[in-house]
Amino acid sequence: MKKLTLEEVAKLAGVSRATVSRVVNNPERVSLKYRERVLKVIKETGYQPNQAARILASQRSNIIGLIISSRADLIFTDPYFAVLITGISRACNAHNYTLALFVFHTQEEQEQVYQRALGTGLLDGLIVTADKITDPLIPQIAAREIPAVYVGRPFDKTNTSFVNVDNVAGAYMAASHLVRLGYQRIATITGPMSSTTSIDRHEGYIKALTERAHAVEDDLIVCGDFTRDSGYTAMRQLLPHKPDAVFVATDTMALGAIQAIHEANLTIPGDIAIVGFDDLPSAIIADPPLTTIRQPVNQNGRLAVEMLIDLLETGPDPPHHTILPTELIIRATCGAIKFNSGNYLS
Amino acid sequence: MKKLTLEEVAKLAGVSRATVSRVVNNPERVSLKYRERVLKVIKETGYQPNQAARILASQRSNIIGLIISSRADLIFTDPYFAVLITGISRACNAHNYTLALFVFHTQEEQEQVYQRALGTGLLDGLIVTADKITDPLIPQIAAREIPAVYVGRPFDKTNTSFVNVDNVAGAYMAASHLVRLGYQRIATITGPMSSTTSIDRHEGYIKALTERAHAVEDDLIVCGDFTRDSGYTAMRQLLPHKPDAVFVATDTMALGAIQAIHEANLTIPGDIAIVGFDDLPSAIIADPPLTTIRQPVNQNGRLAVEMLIDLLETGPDPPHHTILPTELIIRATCGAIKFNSGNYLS
DNA sequence: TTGAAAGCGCTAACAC
DNA sequence: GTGTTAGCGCTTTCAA
Repeated sequence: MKKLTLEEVAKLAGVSRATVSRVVNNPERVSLKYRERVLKVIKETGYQPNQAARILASQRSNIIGLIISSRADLIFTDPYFAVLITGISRACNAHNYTLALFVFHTQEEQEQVYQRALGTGLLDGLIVTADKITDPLIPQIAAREIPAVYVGRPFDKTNTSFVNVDNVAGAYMAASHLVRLGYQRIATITGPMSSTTSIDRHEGYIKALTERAHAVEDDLIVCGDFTRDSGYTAMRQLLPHKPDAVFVATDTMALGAIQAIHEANLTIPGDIAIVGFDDLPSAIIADPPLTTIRQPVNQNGRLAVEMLIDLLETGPDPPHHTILPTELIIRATCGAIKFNSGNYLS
Repeated sequence: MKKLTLEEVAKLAGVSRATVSRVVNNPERVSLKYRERVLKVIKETGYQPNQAARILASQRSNIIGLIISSRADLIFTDPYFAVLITGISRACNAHNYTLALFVFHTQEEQEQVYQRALGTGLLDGLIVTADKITDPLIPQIAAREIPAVYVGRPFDKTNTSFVNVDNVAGAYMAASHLVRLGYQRIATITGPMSSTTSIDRHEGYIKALTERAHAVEDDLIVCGDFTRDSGYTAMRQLLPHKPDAVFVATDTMALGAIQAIHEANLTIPGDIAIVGFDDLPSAIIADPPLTTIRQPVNQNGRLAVEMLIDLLETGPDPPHHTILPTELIIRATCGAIKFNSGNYLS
């Protein structure tokens, strides 16, 4: 099947190139007679417009790039990203956009991947997961004036559009929940402190404790790196300090923490209560099912796409921000059940 | 920062457009003197070639599409895809290709997504995960003569290039292992029988049993749909028939099966032994750690990319095929350990 | 080595 | 409503 051009279709249909173009793009602007004639030729010949030519002429591609700026092993291991990508992908489909995926797996790849993603003339815009405080990507994107939406709060909010969840409030909710349940030694496992997400969740934890006149003990705060393994390691570090409850900054790390607790022959929540953050699918099948802070990851992905499309249509100013709320999901790891009679929840 | 064109860079450097183009694409073909002069201008102005124009003129985009033709909820839930995408992504980076992701989440989206993926002039080629026996995608891709590599054996192998693992041999290995360990009532939980992968793994199971003069009982064969939940349900269906071992066609389903066994207050492998298939990261953290058949998913992804690039360079004939071997990974769920003294493994 | 010029296939402003 | 025409910005022969 030979590849036809607009020109040839036009010739076959006995009309001009422009008419064929209109039939393809704005059928309603062509008389029924010509429209049908052209459509017939298109159907018969299997004509397909060349997308590169289209992009070049129209200066619009309907392609958006997703740059995931994190350790690549995490990306496809932590279900968080899976859920996020699902949301983004769905929204792209809904708005007839194609999604290009930019991930780097080693430091050497980084620059090269960035160059492809930041190149001119192909992508309409970018969605970027960059909550690192020193990410070199943000200034580059700004300098090239590429329409972009960030997922997660960038460290420097200036002139950037982003979607985020209220991490401070979510963490505050988690820690407050533990405080109200009567726990005394409430620890936390944080993410890396180079991430604004980690910073915000840590802040919420501190806020809840101090507000309730709980002492903040340095020994009860341990850093992880968002991996399950780091949750495991962090929990083992915590155990000698006898916490009776832990707020773990992500569900994925919480799963590792749970394993460490089990291995120490302690019970959950009897000996140590746990509250996670994210409410990923794995939270519900954890053993015991994980009490956690639900954040609307999927919806965040969708909103990022819609915000970007809006930016594309209305220009970059003013920058858009959306902060979604979180929700406490009580399951079995926090021990709320044992306080069930007349507790503060009712 | 205004967007420059080749033309303007040429003017600034006092050379022709062609020379600038050469500096960008084949620097070695330009005299040192001009090359440096042009590079200086490029650096100073931040010139970036327009990718759409480049694609149009060169008829090559260095973009490949990945079409995932499966239930979308699965795609980002089953770690199998995560691992596969990782392999593909890495290989794309290594060869300087950009990856476009095509996934549909509802049936209505399917046709539209396909049209974007199969459109002309943008993608150099496709990688397709299509092991469904009736997938309409394969004939469409063939008709349009789009270079493509399939991951997983297509039902009709004619003229298609693909990478696959030896599913029959892997399943045979799994079931034989259980037979040799002395289990008598060896069940299987298969994937949907519309998938060649499921068909092949089922075949390997049957082959192992019949070769060893084990009866194949219909009641001991239950279909799942690759989800964890379906593994759970299938196992519950199996329990009344008192299997003493189960070969589960995927690790993800095996996790569900394990949960069902636990809930029935049976032990693994004491009451029921399990062998999975895939060796995903979750296999090792399962409780107990899962004996399984390792398939090189990551490598499969890489090979698919490399095969496609090869196809792009050398043309579609003859079709390429790669069948990778699998490997039995013995952990705790098969009970091999209790036979440890002088068993067949030694 | 370098430059001139002819496309690549389409969109969109404009004129009819 | 339709056709004409001028680009979109680059690659790539072909001569020089």
